[in-house]
Amino acid sequence: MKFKSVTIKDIAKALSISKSTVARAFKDASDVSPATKTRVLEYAEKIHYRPSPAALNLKQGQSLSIGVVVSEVANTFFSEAIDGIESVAFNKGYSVIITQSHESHQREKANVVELCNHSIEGLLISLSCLTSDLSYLKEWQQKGLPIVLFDKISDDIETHKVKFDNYKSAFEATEQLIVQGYQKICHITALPFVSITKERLNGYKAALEKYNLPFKEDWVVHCKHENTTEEVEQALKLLLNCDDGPDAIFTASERTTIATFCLLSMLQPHKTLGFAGFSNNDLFNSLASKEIIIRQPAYEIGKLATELLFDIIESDAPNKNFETKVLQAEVLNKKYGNVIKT
Amino acid sequence: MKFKSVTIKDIAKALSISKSTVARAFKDASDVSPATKTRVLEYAEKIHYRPSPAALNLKQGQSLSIGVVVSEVANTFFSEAIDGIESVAFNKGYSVIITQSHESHQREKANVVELCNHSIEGLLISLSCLTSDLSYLKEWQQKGLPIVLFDKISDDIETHKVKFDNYKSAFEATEQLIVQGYQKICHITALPFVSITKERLNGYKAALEKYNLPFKEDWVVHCKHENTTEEVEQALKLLLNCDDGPDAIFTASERTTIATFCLLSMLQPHKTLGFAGFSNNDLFNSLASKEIIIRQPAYEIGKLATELLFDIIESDAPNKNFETKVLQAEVLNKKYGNVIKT
DNA sequence: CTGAAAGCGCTAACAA
DNA sequence: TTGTTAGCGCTTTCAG
Repeated sequence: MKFKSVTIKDIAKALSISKSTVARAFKDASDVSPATKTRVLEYAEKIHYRPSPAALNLKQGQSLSIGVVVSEVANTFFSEAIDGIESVAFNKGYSVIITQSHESHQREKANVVELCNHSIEGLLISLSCLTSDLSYLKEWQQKGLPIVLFDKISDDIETHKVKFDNYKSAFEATEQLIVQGYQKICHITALPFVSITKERLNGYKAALEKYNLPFKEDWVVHCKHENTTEEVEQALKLLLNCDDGPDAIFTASERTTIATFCLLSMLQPHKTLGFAGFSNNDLFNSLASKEIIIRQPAYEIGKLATELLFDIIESDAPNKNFETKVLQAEVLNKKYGNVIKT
Repeated sequence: MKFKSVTIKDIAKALSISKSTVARAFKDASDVSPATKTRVLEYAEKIHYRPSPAALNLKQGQSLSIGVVVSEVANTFFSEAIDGIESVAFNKGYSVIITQSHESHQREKANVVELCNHSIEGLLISLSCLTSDLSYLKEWQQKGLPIVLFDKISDDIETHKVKFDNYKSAFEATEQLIVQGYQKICHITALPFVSITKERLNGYKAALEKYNLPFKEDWVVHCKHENTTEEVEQALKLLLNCDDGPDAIFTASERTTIATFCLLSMLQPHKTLGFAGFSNNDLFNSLASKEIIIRQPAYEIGKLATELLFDIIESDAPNKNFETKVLQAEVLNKKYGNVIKT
């Protein structure tokens, strides 16, 4: 199946003029006679001429597309972020190529290679939890690829970054559980290598400390990506069945929040555990109960990251003034009926 | 900011051999001396040579990318579908360019143009609710673009299509409400132009008919895309406050389901309205109540549609045996604790 | 085994 | 106002 298209050559031949005249007719430069211009345009319309993107791309060295790497599209947070990314890119006339790392470092690297093989002009990436070695990204950057990190970022590379104030959000969520009267709060989170896990854990610890509550290593559960539900289930069974188990749970990622919440409603439908968690799932808005939900403005982070990316793409001088923007999340606490902008 | 890359020319010059020899070294053809081949490969590795995608594209006429148009990425159904799409494409070494129509016909068309300007080799599209004129798609198809329609499809174009059995799912959901004892079921749905709305409405009607319940035109609410929540709110207030209002609600799209569900829990937290709706939101799994949720295997539809697309892309003869695959949804009914494969 | 040359579709000097 | 030419990076005959 071939996509055999008409070229300026065909038009030139049909109209017995030269290729360059045809080319000129398409730019509304003044150096073409109105007559030939009309002829070309009309004929082009008639035979459905489209300039070859590949040729343009080769000639002008720009592809009008940017690449995105996220762990999972089917994660409310990322799909909202992609919405924000797409909105900015669309306005610039750019297309967005989406890839998923599924939290695998190998896949992440492979995605970046593939994206570069599609001549992207810039890269937006949220690192996988397992990525600690950023040298591959630095290589691309040295070759001139503009890169912006968002959400899951790293200090090991110098470029624009956008993140949330994870520490603060985690602190506040934990604090609110404490204010609600919970004293024994456990923490279910993702693998500890990446920025956001650490920051949230620190926020949690700091809140405990502020209220002189003990920090128990056993009450921090790190879940791998693949079997989140199974791991959460095992952990919950262990935690909830022991004598001095926790009276509240604080979950630190979309996946663990959903998994924990669903499991809790099955395992302990009548027990009134305290619950706080990070999630962008809209349905939480309807649960008129005491859950504390941290909602991160994902659309905004996508939008902002993309704007920063275009700053790099459109600047001619190699930028050196990189900045790290920090966005604030919303903590929804139904019990007090308020939305706290943290 | 330019992405100045090394070319075979650079390698050729550095090694004092010709471009063509360099090119040959990269294909493991037998017509290069092992010695030069090694030299080339090693030097290429050293200076981080990457073949120019644009040139390849121009020369070989393939871009290794496919385009996708959905209404909204930030819709669980579509983000899961994209996951399925990406999984197939990734295995084929293809990239996926995602665009959103936001249920606008204009935007949909613009997206297709932009995608074709990025030399996609195939198109996956779920039509916007406002699309009735498919002539623009047919033009692209005639120019050789392989197209597969999924989810929101149309009879007006001949190509592979994948859809859900919307009629059946809607019928069963309505029937289950009736079996639960509800007699006055209203229907909140999207705009009526597109396939799925009609089919679901028909399924709803058929179920009412089977049980000799009257169909009331007033109880069918069509919501536009932009202000779903506002429209649902207005409709609900009207419906629920009249004397002989409905005792159950059946919602026919992800957006209306979420909006209705959230609003209900605010407006009438204690009233026990029956509820059935289409949604892929995982949180519904945890709501141990009587809601009937229709979950469509979105990952599968994305996967299948992409496989069909590659069938067209990879076939040399212009295919004429187009087929329309129909997938079945799951109806989750917590009341009976079962999952009915419809 | 290797080099020279043409060409993919288009743009952009440079001539005419 | 138009045509000619060269070239973007790569592949691929066709000669050597």
